Amino acid sequence: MPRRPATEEAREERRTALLDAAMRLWVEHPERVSNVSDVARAAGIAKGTVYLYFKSKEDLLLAAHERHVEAFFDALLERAQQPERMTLDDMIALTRHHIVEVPAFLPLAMLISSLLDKSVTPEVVRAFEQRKSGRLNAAGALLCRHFDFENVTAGVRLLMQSYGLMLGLWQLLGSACCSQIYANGEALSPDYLTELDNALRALWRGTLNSKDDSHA
Amino acid sequence: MPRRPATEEAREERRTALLDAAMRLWVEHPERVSNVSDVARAAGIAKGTVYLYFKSKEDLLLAAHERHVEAFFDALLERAQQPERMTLDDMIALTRHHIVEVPAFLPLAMLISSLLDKSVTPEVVRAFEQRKSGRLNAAGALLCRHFDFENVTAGVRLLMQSYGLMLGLWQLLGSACCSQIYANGEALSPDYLTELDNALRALWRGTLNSKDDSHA
Amino acid sequence: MPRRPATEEAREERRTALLDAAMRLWVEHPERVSNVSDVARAAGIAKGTVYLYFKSKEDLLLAAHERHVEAFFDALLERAQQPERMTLDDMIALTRHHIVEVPAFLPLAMLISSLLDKSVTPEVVRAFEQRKSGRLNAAGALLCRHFDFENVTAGVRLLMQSYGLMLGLWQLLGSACCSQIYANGEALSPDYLTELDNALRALWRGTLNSKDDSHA
Amino acid sequence: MPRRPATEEAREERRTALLDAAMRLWVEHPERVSNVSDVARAAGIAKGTVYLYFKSKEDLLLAAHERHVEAFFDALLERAQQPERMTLDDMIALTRHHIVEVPAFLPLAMLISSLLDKSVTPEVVRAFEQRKSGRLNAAGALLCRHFDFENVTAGVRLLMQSYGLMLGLWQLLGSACCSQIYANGEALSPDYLTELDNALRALWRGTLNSKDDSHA
DNA sequence: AATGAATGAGGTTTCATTCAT
DNA sequence: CATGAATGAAACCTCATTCAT
Repeated sequence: MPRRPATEEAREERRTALLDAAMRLWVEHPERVSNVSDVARAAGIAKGTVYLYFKSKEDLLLAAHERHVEAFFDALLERAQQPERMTLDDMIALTRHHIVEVPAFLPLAMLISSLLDKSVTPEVVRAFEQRKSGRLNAAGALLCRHFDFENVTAGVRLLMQSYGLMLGLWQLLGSACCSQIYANGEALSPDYLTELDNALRALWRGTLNSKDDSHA
Repeated sequence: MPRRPATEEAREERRTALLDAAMRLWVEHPERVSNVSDVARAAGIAKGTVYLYFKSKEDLLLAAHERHVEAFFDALLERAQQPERMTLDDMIALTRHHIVEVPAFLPLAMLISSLLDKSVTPEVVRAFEQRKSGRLNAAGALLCRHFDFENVTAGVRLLMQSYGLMLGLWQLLGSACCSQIYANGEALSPDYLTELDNALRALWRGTLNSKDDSHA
Repeated sequence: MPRRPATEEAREERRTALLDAAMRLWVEHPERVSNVSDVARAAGIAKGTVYLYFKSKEDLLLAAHERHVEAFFDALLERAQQPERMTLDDMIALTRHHIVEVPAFLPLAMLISSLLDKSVTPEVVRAFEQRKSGRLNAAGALLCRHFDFENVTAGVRLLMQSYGLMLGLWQLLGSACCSQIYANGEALSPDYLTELDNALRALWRGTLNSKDDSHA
Repeated sequence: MPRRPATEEAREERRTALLDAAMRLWVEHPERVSNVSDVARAAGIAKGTVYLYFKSKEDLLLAAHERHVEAFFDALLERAQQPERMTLDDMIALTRHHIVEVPAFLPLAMLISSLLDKSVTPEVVRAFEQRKSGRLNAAGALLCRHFDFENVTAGVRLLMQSYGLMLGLWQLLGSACCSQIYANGEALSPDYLTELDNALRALWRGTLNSKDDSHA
């Protein structure tokens, strides 16, 4: 472990190590949000050093969440830029792989939501929201290549709605089972996955067919 | 202030007063979750007294959330038991009135989700989930009278999915505006409402039409 | 359970029931001093009623301790008033039966000692000490009939010293084993008893022989 | 006040300062056990800092007690290692100096006894007891050089019994006067000292002479 | 006399953050 | 840059005691 990340690259490496450590601990102890001390130790650095890389604990958690979101959008953009037409199944698979099956994604997203209301300065929130909305719009626009949307906003909308569905259903179906899931070391609850599949299909069907309806 | 709520009714009144106070403080200070001491003061009773009515702070918040949920389901059941056929617009109006426009409903629901993973004993969580699922099933079954579902579970599913959509979209569209909204004392963000409307219609359309699709 | 102990006798009965309950709970939960609420419930009365019979929790514990002490002295006086000459073995047996084997006697005595320094008004302490010293002197005087003491204070001294030995050794040998003892439901630790036996014999030998020594 | 006790030595100094403060407060306010907050203030550090040095309040009190015990044994061992033969008077003087006249020794020992039954984990208790018994055995063995014991355990026994006598007699004779004594700022109660002297002499006489008795 | 709901002081402990080294 | 000891606010919860009924 280099003591002085002189370069920007080294700095980024440490940030990454901290986020990795935080998520690792989250998965290991889903019953509580790890404290800064534990995260630092797990990342192999001192507690005070954390504050050289993140303004606050909330800032760290928000960054971890944003990394999750970013990874999903990166995968989505990559896929959407390929020529072969995407299907709903492709979308669901992508979703499952980069959101549902990333252990801390949804519970962390839930916590972030509570966090944003308090403990975080409005500027930080706004910046975060703008980055997220930028990605959303880009991805939504690309989706139009693959699906027959009425207009360009429909892609953005569907993404947004799908994400919302994922998150909201997780509260109903994921949390109670959460502890069991982690305890058993198994994958995610089949019920949540089944229901999510169902819901996403209904939502997309409802959106994609509305065009046809209006034709009729 | 009566020193002894002799009757069970009086006891319930105090519980209610405490929950009211907690929600009032939530709305007044959305930037932080009030501590027990403040809630007690706002309700005009001593801190220790709170613990005669709720096992812990988390228990109180969970009860406040459950009261929200209960109020929605009560209204839904009442409407569903009336003979006149419900429309999707009725559903959306009901939803808007008892969920979206209840100030602390969605942010509290968000917090509860984080809370249930920790700080609350599994038994309490299970009991809460069972009551909620009981209400959900009852309401879902009644909905079949009004909509042409494929089968009885479709009603339950749609409710669940609708609730999920509401909650999840809230994170994307509600939270950032949340503080501004409360600060201005205005009504809810139009964007969240519009989008929710859109999303719910798509979801319901997708579910209700799937039957016809299979016919075709 | 009569609601109004009109007579002094009935009052005494309730006091007794409370002390019984307190000691029962002590034995059942040696790991903590029961709170007033539990004692009251175990005695079948309301919490507030306790304060009609004892000025405070400390007062109750002190009374329980004094009952222990009183029982021992009563037995000692009774035996000492019988004509047949007592032996050291008689004394040790008496001691064992009324002190060592009364489950809460020694730990409570230990607690009382801490209590008297604080939480109890000097008047109460003085009254308690005077009653105790009265019994001690009476018993000590009677012992002279049975043992060849140099003078009358020697009896009092020996009693006092013996009690001290019991209590002090208890701290060294009793407490660590205490939990195991209660946990196993067995009688007292053999080590404590053996050592106490040893110590008491040495003490008495040293006192009774000192007379002979001075003769020599 | 240095912010960082860099060395292990400095750390030990702070521990010592905390124990000193706790004992100082005990002596100044014998009517109550100081809370951690007061101890911290008296030591000139923050409340939270106490928990960097002691796991809990009980842990602190136990450490203070152990320091008392340690000081006595250290003095005893030092004396016992000198060539000149010890007398009973030497023992009594040592005892008086390091136990009886250390203001908080005996009342704290009394409290510890109550504490060990609760509020302290069995492991901590066991570790403490083992250290204490280690010192006791070492000291007891050394005593054989100076006194004509039947066997090596007699030394250990006598120490144990003497300590018990001190502690137990303290409850009878020390505690009632305790507050007055401290209040007056005078030395210890002469009665307790006289009686302890008496008792110790009888005990030792009884043990040391038993050998001769058996000879006769 | 009896009750038990209400009280609220009192205490412990945690932990995000700072800052002297 | 890195450290980690120190901080001290913040929060929770208990329970002996009171007192209106």
